[in-house]
Amino acid sequence: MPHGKKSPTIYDVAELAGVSISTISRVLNSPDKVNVKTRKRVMEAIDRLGFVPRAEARAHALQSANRIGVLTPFFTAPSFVQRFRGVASALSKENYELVIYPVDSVDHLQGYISSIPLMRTIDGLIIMSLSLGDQDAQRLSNNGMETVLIEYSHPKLNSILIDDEYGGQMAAEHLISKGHTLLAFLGDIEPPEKYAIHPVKSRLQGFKRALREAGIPLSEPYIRSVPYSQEETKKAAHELLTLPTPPSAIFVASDIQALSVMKVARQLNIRVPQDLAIIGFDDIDVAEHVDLTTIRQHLDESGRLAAEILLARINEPSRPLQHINLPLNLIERLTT
Amino acid sequence: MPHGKKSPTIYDVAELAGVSISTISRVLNSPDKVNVKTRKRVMEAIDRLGFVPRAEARAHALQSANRIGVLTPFFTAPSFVQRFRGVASALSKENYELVIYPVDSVDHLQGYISSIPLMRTIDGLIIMSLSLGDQDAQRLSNNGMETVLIEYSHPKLNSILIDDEYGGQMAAEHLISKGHTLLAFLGDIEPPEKYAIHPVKSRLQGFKRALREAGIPLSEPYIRSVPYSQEETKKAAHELLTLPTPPSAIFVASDIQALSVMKVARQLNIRVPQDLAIIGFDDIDVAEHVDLTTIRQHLDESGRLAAEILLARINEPSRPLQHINLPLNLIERLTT
DNA sequence: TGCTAAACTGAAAGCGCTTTCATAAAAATA
DNA sequence: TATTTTTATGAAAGCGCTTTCAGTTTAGCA
Repeated sequence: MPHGKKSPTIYDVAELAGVSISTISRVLNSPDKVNVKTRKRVMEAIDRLGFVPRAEARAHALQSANRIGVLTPFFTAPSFVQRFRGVASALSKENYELVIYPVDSVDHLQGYISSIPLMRTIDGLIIMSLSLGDQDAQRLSNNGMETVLIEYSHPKLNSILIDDEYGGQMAAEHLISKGHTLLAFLGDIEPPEKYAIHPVKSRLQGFKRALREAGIPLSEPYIRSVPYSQEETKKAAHELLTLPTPPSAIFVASDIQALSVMKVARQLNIRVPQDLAIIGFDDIDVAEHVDLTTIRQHLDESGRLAAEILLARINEPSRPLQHINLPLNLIERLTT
Repeated sequence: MPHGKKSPTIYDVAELAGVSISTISRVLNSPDKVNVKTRKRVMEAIDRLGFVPRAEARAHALQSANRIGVLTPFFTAPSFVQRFRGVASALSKENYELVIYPVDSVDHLQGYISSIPLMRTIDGLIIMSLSLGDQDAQRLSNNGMETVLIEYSHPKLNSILIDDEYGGQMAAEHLISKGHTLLAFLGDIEPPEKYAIHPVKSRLQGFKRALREAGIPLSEPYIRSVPYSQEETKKAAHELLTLPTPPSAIFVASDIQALSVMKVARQLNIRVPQDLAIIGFDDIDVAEHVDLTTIRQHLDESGRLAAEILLARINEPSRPLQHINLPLNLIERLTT
């Protein structure tokens, strides 16, 4: 229905219906407070003009935007995407918009953190896998910006964590139970970005500890710290697998890197799992496609939970903070 | 810096600096229009109070939100994610927020389309892989909502397309050049959702035509239409590969499904590419990890381009509409 | 020094909606 | 029928910022 000029405002509707704007606003927001006949007349006017309230105006008056934000690095990495899926699914029931703030530098992060809570452009914030200074956390909390942290925690904010160290232990125990004695580890232990978190380090610790307790050595050459880049991962995997005495099993601290390791093994004609067992971490979607054994960390669930907690707190700010610990599961497939 | 009450407004700053709010607004929006000394004083007041303009108020006054929206189905499917990546990368340079509207039903789509342009909560819209009624397209256009369509087109809106039919042809030609004569096709030809588009059908057409021209038959049992679900895809793949005379090559119309086919082949101990050649479509990230031969459709690029066109039009609405056709490339890896 | 042009600044209107408060009308009660 | 409640509505005050317009300074120049 092409119509020439500007879109109608609440004033136009009021005029057409012969009532005041207050009444229009009421039929929109609390219909039961207006007389049935008037309501009907107003509805007709609304339909006739195709009126839709301008969201910004509403947000301005209401001081709330029905919008929640997600602050995240690498927002297109599979594991992050799956968390998003969880967030989106929780949000789709309610009437919230989802806005994404991709973070790819400390400045970015700082900028967002310092302005977002004051701009009030969103009602709540989910921060994924980003380390947050105490100052910043305080700021969010003080400014009343409801926030939930994933993979990080702070006493003043909600958080959802997993036990990375235990995950590493699970990987070790699984490999040990399969009879392996010469193991290796590959993962991004030290992300160069200052704003990133270090869950991988914990996974390695758990892995090491379990091995130690089982009396199985894990010497330096068998521990490789590699950034997520496919190139570097493949290079490191190659070096590891062409060692004089190559490991018989590898714990790769992220599925995405495990894929690279599998690829290198294929290139080297190393059979998986006969010659080499591989266990990943995350259980991203493709893990199943390629039959990768891995530690599942319920990514979708973490996102959904984060959104739910957020909505709950937004609607009822007096609720207590929540600090949730999500379980991990070993998903055994064909690579071990 | 914990501070008790509400966050400061432009009025507070004005008072502290001893000037009018107009001046505050000016130092924020057109600093050169205000005297250096005043500006300095204002900046100090701003810093002292930690003032940040409320985004909604600004948007309300400005009638523009510096925010662009993306309407998309399956927004966590790898191919969509990669397009997002492109969009985000283009947006990160400018100061635009990215809001996502996941569509999982016709109602959803209709609701968004009819209200978004009037709510004016965003300055521009990217619609991915969704078919748009003429009415709706007109509405967007008439209401002055800048829009770019991906994988669909309408004369009144910008669009970015690929030549799916040619893609199918490329796949056929590649397989033929490898000496295959008994081919098969697997893909989601008829998406059940009314709002979805049917690029896969075109891919099949191109595939068929190329085979016909080469004098190679493709009979019904070798053409399987299957929804994206992993379960169903695997089932269909299994049937195809256990046919009395199984095909020696398959064109799978999406990489994600190709992964499933690869998995089934593995389960059946069918060697790829010796016993079975597989070629996918899309070239999603994992395709490289698993060495899948495929037709690349430049997903990242399509997203980036869409965002760039959008921004260009937003800044200069008089620019002509653009209808872009993105090229396709054969990426030969190890599955053919 | 006197006059005109340029540079600054403030008052006020506007952006479109929500909501409180007071009033008028209708319903309920005496 | 007169009086008290209840219900329905409108007027008007915000929400916090941008921008036009006019007025005031300051600078430029003769």
